[in-house]
Amino acid sequence: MPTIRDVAARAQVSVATVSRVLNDSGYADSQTRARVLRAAADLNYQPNANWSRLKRQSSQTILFLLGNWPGIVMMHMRLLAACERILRGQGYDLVFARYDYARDSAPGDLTLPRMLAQSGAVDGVVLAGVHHENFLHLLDQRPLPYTMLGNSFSGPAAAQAHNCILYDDIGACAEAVAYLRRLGHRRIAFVGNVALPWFGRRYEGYRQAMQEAGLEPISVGDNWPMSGLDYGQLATAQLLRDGLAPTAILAGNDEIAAGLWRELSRRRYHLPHDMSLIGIGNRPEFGVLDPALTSISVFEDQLGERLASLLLERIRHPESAHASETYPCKLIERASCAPPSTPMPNALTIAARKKTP
Amino acid sequence: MPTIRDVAARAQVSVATVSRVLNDSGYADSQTRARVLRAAADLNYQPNANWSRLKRQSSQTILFLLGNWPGIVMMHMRLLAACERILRGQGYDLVFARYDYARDSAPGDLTLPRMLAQSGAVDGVVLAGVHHENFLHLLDQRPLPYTMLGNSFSGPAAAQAHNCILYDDIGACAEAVAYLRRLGHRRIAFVGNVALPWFGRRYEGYRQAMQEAGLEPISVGDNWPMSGLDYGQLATAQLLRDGLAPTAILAGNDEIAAGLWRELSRRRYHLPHDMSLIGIGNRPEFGVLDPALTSISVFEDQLGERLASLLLERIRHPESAHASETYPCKLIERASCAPPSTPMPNALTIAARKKTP
DNA sequence: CTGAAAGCGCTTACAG
DNA sequence: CTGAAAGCGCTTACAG
Repeated sequence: MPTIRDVAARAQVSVATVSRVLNDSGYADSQTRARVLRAAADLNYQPNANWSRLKRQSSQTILFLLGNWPGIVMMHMRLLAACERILRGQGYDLVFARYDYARDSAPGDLTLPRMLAQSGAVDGVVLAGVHHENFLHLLDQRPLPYTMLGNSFSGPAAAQAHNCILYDDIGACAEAVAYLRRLGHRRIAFVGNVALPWFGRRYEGYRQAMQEAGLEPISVGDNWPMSGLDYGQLATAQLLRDGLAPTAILAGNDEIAAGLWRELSRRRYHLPHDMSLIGIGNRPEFGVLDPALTSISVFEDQLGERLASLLLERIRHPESAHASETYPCKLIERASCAPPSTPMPNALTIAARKKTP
Repeated sequence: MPTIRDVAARAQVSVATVSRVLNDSGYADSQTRARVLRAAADLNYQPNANWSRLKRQSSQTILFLLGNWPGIVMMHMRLLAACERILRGQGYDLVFARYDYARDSAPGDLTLPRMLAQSGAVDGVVLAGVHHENFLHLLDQRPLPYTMLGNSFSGPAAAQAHNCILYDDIGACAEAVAYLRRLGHRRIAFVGNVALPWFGRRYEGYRQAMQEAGLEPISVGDNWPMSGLDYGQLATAQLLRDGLAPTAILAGNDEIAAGLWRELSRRRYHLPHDMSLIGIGNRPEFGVLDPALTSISVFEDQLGERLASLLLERIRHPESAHASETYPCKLIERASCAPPSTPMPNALTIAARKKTP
């Protein structure tokens, strides 16, 4: 790549003059100016990005760090895309990296991602996926601002007091329970592995709402070694076999809801009359479910945008501490919920349906 | 952030000595060495990333450029994740950026993404999404290696001779047609907007296979203003209303297949006997479809890995021109295809089913 | 074994 | 109006 020296040589001026012309700073004779511009164009000269990073002491780059997440989920992709949109508009680039680390390592034993092991590589970090206290501790020791999607942080709630963007899935689950109760349901189950932090939060919202209503929580499926569709399928079997007899199910996410939906359909349950079903996530890819799935939208696009814009605020005003912010979710009513049938369909009545062609 | 000067001052040595100790190059007295190490640790010193980028003339950064794609699809996320995995292993970082540009702008009128407008910001580019010739022309003028997922390139095939990774969706569509023919189908429809480059390629594979078999191509849905589920739904209506009477449908992607599946189910078609259905993409989120969707896997993870590794080869050996590489797809047989019923169910027989509860 | 100095590409006071 | 020089943070021959 040509450097400013090449341009200076070709235009037969000093590098200082080239710099002045190209940056429109200071005086320049119009002929000199023309020579410089032509030389720069001829050589297809582009200023070196790394110089300005070194000079400005700012890389104009943000790191999106997806922590401890083996697969890929749409939620993260949408957060990433939303961050990128905001940051690009503000002249920042976005680096995507994954980072897996043990939750129980001492902070000193953690091997930081390459971009964080150096200084000056990034101006700030957005934390998505699952993160643990040991890593946050390490981050806190550096003059590097970060923001975090708080819902899947595994540590104590106190660590979420600052820098976090949260969505109110706890409140949304309570709302879902209230909605199902208004429809007349009393036997409402929750399906999700509560050992995982985000399902744990959701279960908590559900449990509290049930308790306040004087209803008995029903839940299955801690620490099963699968997820998504298969998880939903196994949960269906368990809920029906164990005689728990729910008339409505709140699934920990849409994928589990889809698994429940598939298995219930196979067993000839007619939704929503034989069973009401609510998902969480409002994922468009599950629009294929019929009747359409009632689900809780968490508005990831806005969360991603806010993660980015809050980070930029912190970068620009490092002194001001930013309290965490919690955003509401919304129950999107579709067609998968209805009042419970009377009498409640049981295994026998359902089995009878299988006889008819 | 502390610099090497701060460390040198604290250890009471020159910056050269600090550099030698920290990089383990050259001799150093063990006491001096200890003083330097302690000073660096005390100050939590990290070398400045931008200096080494400037010095090495390499940013160790790759740009993943998602072109002209308004939404977010899993395919791109998987490609991105696969690239990141390979690149991280090789000491490179990955920047994610989107880039929308008009296909008919002159190359000179294009505003390049920030990272490409500067020199030295990235060492190479992976092109995903949709790209056009004008932009490639601009890229070709620079000493910046790139690789491209060729299937959604909108320009002439000749421009795909180098630097491209392709998946053989043309061959896969021909294979799908052959498979359906073996099952006994003759009226096989294709559903997808062939005006889009990737659907155009897939249609071409389908059309050729049909022609060679002496069968008449059946297709609907050019340039409808929607996509995915809704597209599949409208296509179903059109295929059935217009008396095209297919017994099998090859969908341009899994989402369209899901839309067809949903609408056919609503109309009381029993899959696979009333209609066989094949998708493209083999997306796990459509695992909820029952009977399970037969689909063509394009192995995005391998494509993403190869996009990254080929790019690294090009960076390391800039002189050698790399021919494009095409990778096979695979038809994953599940339960959505069967021999056509005899007699073929028509609108009347299907309508009769709706009468029975 | 250690320090002074040059240099990566560029900008910006400072002379002339 | 233009050039020589210092400096961003660091490494690496080159002296001593």
